[in-house]
Amino acid sequence: MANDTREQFLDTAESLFSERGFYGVSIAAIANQLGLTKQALLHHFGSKEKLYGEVLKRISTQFAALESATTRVETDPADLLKAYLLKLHAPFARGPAPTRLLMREVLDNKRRADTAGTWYLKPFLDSLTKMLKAIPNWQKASDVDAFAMVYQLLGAINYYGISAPTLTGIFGAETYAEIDQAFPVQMEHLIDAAIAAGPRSTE
Amino acid sequence: MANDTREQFLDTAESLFSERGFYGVSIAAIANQLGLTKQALLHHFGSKEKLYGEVLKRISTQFAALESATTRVETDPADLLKAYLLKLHAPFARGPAPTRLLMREVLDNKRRADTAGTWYLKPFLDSLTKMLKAIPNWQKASDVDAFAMVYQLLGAINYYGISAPTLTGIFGAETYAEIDQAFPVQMEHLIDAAIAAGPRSTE
DNA sequence: TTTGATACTTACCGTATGGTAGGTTGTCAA
DNA sequence: TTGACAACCTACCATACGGTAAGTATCAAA
Repeated sequence: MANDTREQFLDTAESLFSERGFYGVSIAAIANQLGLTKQALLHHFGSKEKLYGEVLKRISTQFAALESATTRVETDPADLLKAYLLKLHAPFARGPAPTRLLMREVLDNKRRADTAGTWYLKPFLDSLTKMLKAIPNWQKASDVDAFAMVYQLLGAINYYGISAPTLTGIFGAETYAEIDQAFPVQMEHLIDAAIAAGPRSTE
Repeated sequence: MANDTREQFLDTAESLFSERGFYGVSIAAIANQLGLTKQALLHHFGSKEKLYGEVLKRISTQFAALESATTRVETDPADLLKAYLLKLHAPFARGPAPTRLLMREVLDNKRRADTAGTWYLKPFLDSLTKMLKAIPNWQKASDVDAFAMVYQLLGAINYYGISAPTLTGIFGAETYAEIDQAFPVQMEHLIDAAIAAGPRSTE
């Protein structure tokens, strides 16, 4: 099945790119993992860059779907923001690969000429800011202040999302398991604290 | 001057590695930026891996110095934690390169056999956790809960620390300037909120 | 004035990489 | 039965990479 192979390529590429970065993965390595040659990959995607672009595109599509699904379910503004942020913790229930990949994209943004990893981000960030400002005691906050706060929460989540190997290496598997269990609670706790604190004006 | 060249190599390598990652930079590119050949670099450092290791080592040394300097100045536990975290915002007043590089190290930790980027991190994280637990209303928190909270704050700071190019690309230079001005205030605000909220038990 | 070390250089090598060219095989509609 | 196309393959290529080998220039100590 053609479509099947394509999808498998995207899965494998996403996983490898997220773990080793664009330059750290050869197209031959991706293809070999599926028992194919790199020419099969080039046949489907044309070039390494295009494959990478399609991986990013697929992630951003799933991202958008997650957002609209959450918006449909939650009605209270505070609950919506919390639910959305918490869902990013284990993105799409597909493991940490998307988070890692997007973090790499943020890191490499300066270098990469195309803005493939950026264009999806603006509406996403705007939504988050809007969600925070929809909460009663944040309504008088400026856009910039609300954004800065929301971006910090996003940073907290994403940073943790890529830290599993490092934290396991530092603390060992058992302690990491404890941390991983505690984290969602503490994350919700921090979000609650941020919401409850209300804005602090910059000017 | 020999030492001078070495130091220049480390500066250039730190900058380039932070922007493009280990695989994204050739030793020839580093050397060319100084008007030298890659063999000059190999003469001083032996191999690319060793150069990279020395860059990390230098950063971690500066990191430790920053910690002890802050500990020496601040006495109130809450102030100490705040001061330390805020100093990480513009690390060592040497720009975002160290933050970017360490973020890459966290991302690549799974792959890299040597734990060069990890060994320095444990005492650093232990210090942070200890700082939080020294604050009166956090004294009864478990180590894991305190760590989870502190790690989130660290994540918020580091994530923002690598986001300048991305945010500039999304919002434009003027808006980014506003954000960058607002950020430290909102960061301090979030830290205050987290401290004030006290622990929420996981069990 | 020789020795030896430091700080480089050019020349070269094996390997890996992304990509091209040109097959071969299987499927499926006309 | 044929023709066309998709889905691969082997063969090949130019380039770039990290690293080795073998110089050369400078300079200070003996």
